[in-house]
Amino acid sequence: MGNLRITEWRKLPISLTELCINTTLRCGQSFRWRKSGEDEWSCTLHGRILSLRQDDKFLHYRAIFPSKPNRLLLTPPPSATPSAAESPSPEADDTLALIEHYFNLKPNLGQLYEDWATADANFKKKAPKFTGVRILKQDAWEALVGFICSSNNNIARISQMVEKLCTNYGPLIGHIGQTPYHDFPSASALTDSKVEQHLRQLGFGYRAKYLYQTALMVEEKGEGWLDGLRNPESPVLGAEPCSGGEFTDGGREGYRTAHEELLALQGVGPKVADCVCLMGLGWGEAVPVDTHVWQIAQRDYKFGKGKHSSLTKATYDAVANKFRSLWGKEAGWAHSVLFTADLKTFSERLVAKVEVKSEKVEVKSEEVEVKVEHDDVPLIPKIEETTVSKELKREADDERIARELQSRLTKRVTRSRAR
DNA sequence: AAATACCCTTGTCA
DNA sequence: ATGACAAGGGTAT
Repeated sequence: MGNLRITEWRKLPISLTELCINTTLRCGQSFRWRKSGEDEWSCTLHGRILSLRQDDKFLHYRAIFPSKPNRLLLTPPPSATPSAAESPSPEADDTLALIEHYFNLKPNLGQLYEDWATADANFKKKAPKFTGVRILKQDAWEALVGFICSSNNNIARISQMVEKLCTNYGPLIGHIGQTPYHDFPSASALTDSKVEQHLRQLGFGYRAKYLYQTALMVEEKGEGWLDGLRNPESPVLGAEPCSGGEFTDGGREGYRTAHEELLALQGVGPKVADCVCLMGLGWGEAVPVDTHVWQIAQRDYKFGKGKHSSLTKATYDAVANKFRSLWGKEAGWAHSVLFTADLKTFSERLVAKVEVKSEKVEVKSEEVEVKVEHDDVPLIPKIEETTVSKELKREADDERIARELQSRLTKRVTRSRAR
């Protein structure tokens, strides 16, 4: 193993309103990113370990390649010329292209937020604290598996499950410190008849069967079936985009076809199908309506009465259509911003709750004697001077303080248990 | 269309 | 400390 090629840190100029990885990587789109250091995120991607840091002006990145790149893992674009493969260090440019693709950096996010805010007063009110949320262009198979795991589940456990899938069935790419990084397993890696029972053993519950059977079906449908459902405007890395068709409130024809085809898979209902369409297949109008979005629809968009009093299939479609008519072709993207704003993980950004938390903590903090390192401080406080308004700066401080106190509490609890 | 079971982990509350 | 209980980005029958 030990023989790895590590590129130096490089940087890409980008503002936090155009991309905020601290939000985007934690809002339940991808379940594989992990903290690999102070303000550093890492994940295996396209046959390498990609590490990221971000400040107010740059996204910093580096890649760690296996010494002998596993050709099976790298699926080069059709346009890649074999002769270029041996040039001195092609990985740098390759990694930049990978980042631009994966983080979907082409659209002007500031402009999109403006468009959505103009169309919708509720978006205008909620979005300012959740800027920089981008819809990732994830691998479709990975998205499919991740969201099959998501049913009746929470983000923490989904992430654990995906990690188990990688360590048990995915190829090892390398380590950061002692931590192994495996790539995501292919469908064919999950088609062995022992997989279902093994996954149950690993704590997947009833999703074990879904994953096994879906892997069988995807393999049977053949290589390229899943990517064949992509939005042609959003092709796989390296291919040329072309038109995706005409948009209506029901979505484009290609989207509806993809959605319908996905429903044939085990463990895939309308919500999971929409997640795959949006985050794995590039259909921006896919609006996954889950319990959170259903609550948002009731609270802020007058659903929950009369004909649409419960979340039936008909109500599901009505909610999704409503958001598509409101936000347009990238409705799923706008939906993700509001979804993120509603996640408990980020509730500390809402001032009222920070105050409650601080009070609660202060009572007990008298008996806290543990000094802690700032191991979980978000990036925002560091960059506040140049980019954020005073109001936001105060909130960022509140956030940091709340987290710090909470962190102390956690350590105290751990400690008293150890006695 | 509506009702239930399904796996399992974590947090809350007597 | 311990157990009941609900909820967590739903789906299948």
